[in-house]
Amino acid sequence: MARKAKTRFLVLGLMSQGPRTGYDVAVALREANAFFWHETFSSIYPMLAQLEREGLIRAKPERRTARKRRSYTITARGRAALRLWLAEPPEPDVVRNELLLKLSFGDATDPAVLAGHVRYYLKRQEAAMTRLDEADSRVAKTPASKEQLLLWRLTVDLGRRVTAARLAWAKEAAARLDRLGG
Amino acid sequence: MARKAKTRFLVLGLMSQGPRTGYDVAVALREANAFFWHETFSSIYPMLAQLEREGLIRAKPERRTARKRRSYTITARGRAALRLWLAEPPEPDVVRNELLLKLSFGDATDPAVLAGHVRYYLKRQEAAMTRLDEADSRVAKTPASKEQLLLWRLTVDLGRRVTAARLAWAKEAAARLDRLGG
DNA sequence: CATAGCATGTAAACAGTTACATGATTAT
DNA sequence: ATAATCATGTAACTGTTTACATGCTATG
Repeated sequence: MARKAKTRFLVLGLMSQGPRTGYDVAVALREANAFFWHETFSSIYPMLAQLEREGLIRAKPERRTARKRRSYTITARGRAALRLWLAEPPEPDVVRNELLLKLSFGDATDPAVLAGHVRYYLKRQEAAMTRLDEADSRVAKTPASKEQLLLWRLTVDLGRRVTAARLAWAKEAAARLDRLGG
Repeated sequence: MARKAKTRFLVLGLMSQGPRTGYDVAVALREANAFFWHETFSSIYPMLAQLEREGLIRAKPERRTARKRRSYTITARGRAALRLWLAEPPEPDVVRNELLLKLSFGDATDPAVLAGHVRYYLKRQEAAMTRLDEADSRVAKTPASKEQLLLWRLTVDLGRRVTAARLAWAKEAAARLDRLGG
């Protein structure tokens, strides 16, 4: 996927909220941000090194004793780069729904197989909804500016609405595929 | 994106519905399948060559005169490969919502900028809904088996529900961001 | 004292994109 | 004639993934 590199802005964005280690970024990716952004663990560290070379983030003056937990802070230039990116209109995201791809070619297989896929999808959406609820209550008790709070709420809200739509669809679709199978 | 290659199954799947040229595949990608699958034009032709080498598709015996429009047909082995893939549970899709990424870091910029992004998103969703309506009426007048018809309807239906959810969210989000800005 | 989680990285491979290139056919 | 669309490809690049590697720290 040779589009514009966005990993850098994920890192920069998180660091604009305070100093972070690579691990912090990875954890955020697993928890809070998981429902709208995916990145693999090992793509973080090379990016950290690169951003430091470019002067967009800076590692805190290391006390040599504790070799672990390299915490980075965003620089003024880093903040400027982030603002610039934030101002650009977001490009349409690359859409790839493997379930629908299989469904649309489903003629070549058994309806029961497809119903199974849909039920698996349903389960994942239920799990996603649970994580969204958790994210929501985390937001509720995080001290932050009025603006930041609204932004997080909006983010979670889109996740919820879309997940709810998928859930409703999956329930109906599974039932309809059952009827087709006999 | 070094996950399992799926372009091959897109091609194989479309060819399971009848002979297709590379261009046909590209057009399908632009029209019918655009709302759930993206692929660039030029990734099709190399895949065609590869699938032929692997014996999963076969170019129709070419009459040497008309050098253009190489039409391919799926082979028995191709059909088997497709069925195998269809039986595997779909992997969760990689999620990357750039709008939400910007929104969640929006603290570092002006609310009006974000409202603009949301309105742009709204417009894209409206356009998507129009295309889904078109896809729906195309499905309605395509002769196909009862099963195939249901599958296409289900596919479009998920697209619609999700798009509707996004639309509703975007309207509310834009209004809320306006209020924040002043 | 073992195991789970914390924490940081490197190297190779690859899927898919971007940019480039070419020519036929059809409609205005 | 001109433009748009049809139609097929190649080459280079690159962002991201996969797999590998290492060692500390807290807890039961």
